[in-house]
Amino acid sequence: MQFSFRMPVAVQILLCIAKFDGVFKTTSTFLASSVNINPVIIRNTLGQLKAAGLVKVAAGVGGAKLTKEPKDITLKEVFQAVEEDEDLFHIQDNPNPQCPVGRNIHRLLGSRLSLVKEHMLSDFADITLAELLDDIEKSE
Amino acid sequence: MQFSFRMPVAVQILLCIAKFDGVFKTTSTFLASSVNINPVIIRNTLGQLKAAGLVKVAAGVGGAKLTKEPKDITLKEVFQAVEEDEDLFHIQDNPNPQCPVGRNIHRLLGSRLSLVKEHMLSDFADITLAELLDDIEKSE
DNA sequence: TCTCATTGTAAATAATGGTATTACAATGAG
DNA sequence: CTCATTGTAATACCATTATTTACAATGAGA
Repeated sequence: MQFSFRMPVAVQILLCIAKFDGVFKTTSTFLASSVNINPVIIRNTLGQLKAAGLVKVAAGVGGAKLTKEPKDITLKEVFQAVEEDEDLFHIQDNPNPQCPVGRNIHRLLGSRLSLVKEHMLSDFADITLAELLDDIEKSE
Repeated sequence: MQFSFRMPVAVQILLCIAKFDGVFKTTSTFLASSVNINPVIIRNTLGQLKAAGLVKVAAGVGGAKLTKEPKDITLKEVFQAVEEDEDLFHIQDNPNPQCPVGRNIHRLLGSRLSLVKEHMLSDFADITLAELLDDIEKSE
């Protein structure tokens, strides 16, 4: 069980937009060739990032730009842009209400697992695009 | 995107075994009626918990028992018993090696996301079965 | 205004994985 | 030996992800 590759793809898109800003026009086809994935998936993902206010996309002429500085974009925003806001775990819908365990399981696990997810999001909030870009520069 | 209900089901199974120990024989059918799920899923999950050393199952005669005290069983063990040990996110396999972003994306995200997963596991390690059982008692 | 590369989006398809269910041999206490 | 139960394989169904084709809408530049 693992998350889909939407978030990693979104991160790669944003890094490419930042890195090639002013050098290449970052069209969906251009971005697709970095990720090695179908351009339609890039366009859909860009749509989600646009809806989240992280990028501007030039319809018609093509290309995308960040709306903020890389230091102000965190993986938390990216994650929330491309993943649904739902519980980390699926808890069985209809446990037996006559069983003391069954009738309490949602309450028991719900809050504790929500907390785990919040921790995960705050971990993501500590990772910025700028940090990743720096890391790339260093390795060149 | 969310984890399957395997972990919540496993937790419910373990709680029932602990709670009804000595009172009812905790067969797969009995446990299935608490979770309201097919008994085969219970048997498969019990098999995973047994492989992880958390329970003993009496083949033939039926019923399951914990091998440790509830205070010594954490959700981390349960999670690892029923979920595969894999990365939290799926990163695209063949990014473009000619792109500075593409050829670094695995290195960039790999270690950072592993850390996030480790944090998640250590959150799970802080939740014990005993704590959940206490919580049930209080609400009775 | 026309052109044309590009975006936005729908639709069809394939692949994957989780969940549900049936079936039955193996188990082991009584 | 009996019988309820476990262990496990096989199958089917469904939801979601990922892939791909197709095409109307966009909008800068000629």
